[in-house]
Amino acid sequence: MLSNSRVAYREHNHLRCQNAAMQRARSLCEQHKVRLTPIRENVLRLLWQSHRPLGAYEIIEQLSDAGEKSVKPPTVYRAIDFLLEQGLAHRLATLNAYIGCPFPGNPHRFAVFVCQACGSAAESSFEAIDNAIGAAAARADFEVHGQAVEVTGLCPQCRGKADD
Amino acid sequence: MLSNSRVAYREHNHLRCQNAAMQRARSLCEQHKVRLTPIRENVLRLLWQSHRPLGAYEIIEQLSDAGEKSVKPPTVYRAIDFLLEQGLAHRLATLNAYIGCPFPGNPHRFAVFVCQACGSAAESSFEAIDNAIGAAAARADFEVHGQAVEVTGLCPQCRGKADD
DNA sequence: CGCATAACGTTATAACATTACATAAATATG
DNA sequence: CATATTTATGTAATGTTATAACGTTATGCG
Ligand SMILES: [Zn+2]
Ligand SMILES: [Zn+2]
Ligand SMILES: [Zn+2]
Ligand SMILES: [Zn+2]
Repeated sequence: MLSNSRVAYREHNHLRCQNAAMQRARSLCEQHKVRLTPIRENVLRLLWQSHRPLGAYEIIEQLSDAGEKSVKPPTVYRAIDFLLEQGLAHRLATLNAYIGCPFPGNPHRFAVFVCQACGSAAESSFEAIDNAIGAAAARADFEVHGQAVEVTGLCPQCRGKADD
Repeated sequence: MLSNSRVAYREHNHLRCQNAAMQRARSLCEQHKVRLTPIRENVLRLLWQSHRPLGAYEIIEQLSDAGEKSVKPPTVYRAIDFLLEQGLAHRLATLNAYIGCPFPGNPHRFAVFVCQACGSAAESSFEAIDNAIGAAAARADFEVHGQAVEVTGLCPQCRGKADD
């Protein structure tokens, strides 16, 4: 079981998260002989600016603000597609948003836990979830190809604050 | 564990599914003292025309074709919102589509299994999945409010056909 | 270099969903 | 029953997310 929930919801030196993610990305792209171009790298860095999932148009806006010329949707969507293909990012269907994967390189199914209060998301690859889904699928004689498990609720930090 | 996977992927007398669903809906709405207006009823019936999730604009199109005047998005989205609130339908975030709930009235978490080949979706409320999610959440000290579990793959029928 | 492929730029548009405000129907209240 | 209130619907416009189509530039290779 891999999870970044210990760190994602807490105060922490996030620059380390970001730098480590960028380092892993460079390394994996080299390994896979694919190009982590400046655009792709910039998008990934934005996804890692925090543990909050980012919408495509937020990325477009931030990239446009950063550079001189306005960035168009296809540019960003292509970068996102690349990151998704390489397993460097995930798409959260319930939010129409994207998040950097903390465990790229380890092919994994995952569940994501999104805090409704602070917006932070942690990823967990907990085998028991996959196994339970597999068991339910087996009963239905269904062959699983992919899964999306997205949980909303309150993270420990936010739960402490407003405990109504 | 409730599931409609036995029937959803197979040839069956679907009219019975539809009629039963409409009957349950009428009964539940009466019970909850809310109004199953003609628009709402028509939308629900369309969702139950098969076990394939339907997009909002497919509903709009079908309703427009059926009546004389064209139906506008808010009309359908309002009906959908009503059905979601009453637990008569579910939204599938990965598909931007909606499906009639086979087990309304029983408050339940659920997973949905969508066949990539034929598009049919079955719903399963398998406690083991919820328990596993609960366990993962507990480890992260996360308080679960809602969950979306959407699985893609091949149903028994379609698996038999193209077994590559 | 000359070619092939991959990446990017640009315009337009598709697909999904909501806001805002006017009207009508249903229900409650005296 | 009249009328006030609430609930539901009609309508136009717009917001949000994502992709299609096509041309250009950059990169890698023989
Ligand atoms: Zn961090
Ligand atoms: Zn939080
Ligand atoms: Zn059926
Ligand atoms: Zn199928």
